[in-house]
Amino acid sequence: MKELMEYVLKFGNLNQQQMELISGKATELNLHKDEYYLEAGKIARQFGFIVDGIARVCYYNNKGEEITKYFIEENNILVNVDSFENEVPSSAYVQAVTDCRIIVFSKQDWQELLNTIIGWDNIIHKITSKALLLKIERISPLVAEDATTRYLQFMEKFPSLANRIPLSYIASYLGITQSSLSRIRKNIR
Amino acid sequence: MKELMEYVLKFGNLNQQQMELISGKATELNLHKDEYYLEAGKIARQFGFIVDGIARVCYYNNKGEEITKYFIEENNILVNVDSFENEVPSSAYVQAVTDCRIIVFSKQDWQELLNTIIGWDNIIHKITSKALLLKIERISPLVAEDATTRYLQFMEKFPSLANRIPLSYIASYLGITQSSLSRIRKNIR
DNA sequence: ATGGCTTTTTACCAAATGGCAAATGATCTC
DNA sequence: GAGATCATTTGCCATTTGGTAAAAAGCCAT
Repeated sequence: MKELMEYVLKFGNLNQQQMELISGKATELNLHKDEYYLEAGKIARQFGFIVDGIARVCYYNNKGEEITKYFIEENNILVNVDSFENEVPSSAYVQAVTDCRIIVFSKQDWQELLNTIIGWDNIIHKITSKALLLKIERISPLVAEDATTRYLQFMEKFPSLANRIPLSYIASYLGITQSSLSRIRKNIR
Repeated sequence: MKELMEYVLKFGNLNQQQMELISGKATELNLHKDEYYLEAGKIARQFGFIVDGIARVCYYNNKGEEITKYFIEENNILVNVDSFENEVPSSAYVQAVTDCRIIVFSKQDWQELLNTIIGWDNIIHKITSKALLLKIERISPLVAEDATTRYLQFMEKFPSLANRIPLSYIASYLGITQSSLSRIRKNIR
């Protein structure tokens, strides 16, 4: 809980009472490696925050290939903004890459917080905007650079993630085949 | 102005007085093809909406190659959310691909609207979230698919844009060289 | 129409990546 | 520790893409 509060307070101020109100509505959810947090076709019913672990958002393209859109590591929000806010089916899966400890809020509790806490909507706006921007900043370079550069940049930015994520996921995130990634790794050493 | 109002009203309701307040603060900005709307290193001082034309967001990678992050066509907001809201320097250029007619609001006027119009912040939140999500949805497939597929998908989604944008820009958006794109086009016919 | 300019296509070859299958390595259970 | 299972590497060759420069096509002003 401490982690969530520290995170939230970077985006705005809350008094003790407000923080307790938020904590009171939080539920802890534990997912095992490979379990789904959200499945494609379903509507996101929860607003989440990863305290521990790594999740990924993935889907299948029309050739049946599994594509990893992005990874989400601890101390980040875990929510399909579009699905959660507009109650539309998710187009992607959200899956635990490692065991995950997640703090979740139900839609109803979330709405109550929005109605009760002055300024909460503003904080959440900043948080979700920031999260979406982060995703864009992470994906963009993947289009422009060649595979080796993409891998090196990934390793540079997320050294702590690399050894916790199967290579096949990293490859599908970088947009290359697993064997290509393996070859690239060999050539780097 | 009509275009902007129609766009805004899709995200929330406004009464006549509120709409007039907004219109009153709008300024029309015309950019010629190739002119910059925002330059890297500068802070975004305006919230914009493209009424006519196509813009692109681009930057230079460390090899000096020009990369097109995305295109923004008419009836979309044109704003570097991070730079505008947090007053930090933009990392990218925003350039007119064709002649553009843009409705802009100064930061100060924007703030006044936020302070005056109840619910405006909520509408803007929805609009910016939607715009960021759209960018992600557009970029993501570019990582996963091969060049031919990327081009075909681009043509399928934006048939009306393709013939208004130089091939070199499309290539730098798709993450391939111009000659590759030209070859791909030949092979498709 | 003409010459100058930019954009797009082509041709050539080198380098990178994909597809497939087998081999190796790692991990887990019994 | 043997076997089963899963993850990663490797080898082979086909295909795609990049890099470069020249040719062709398109566009514009005179």
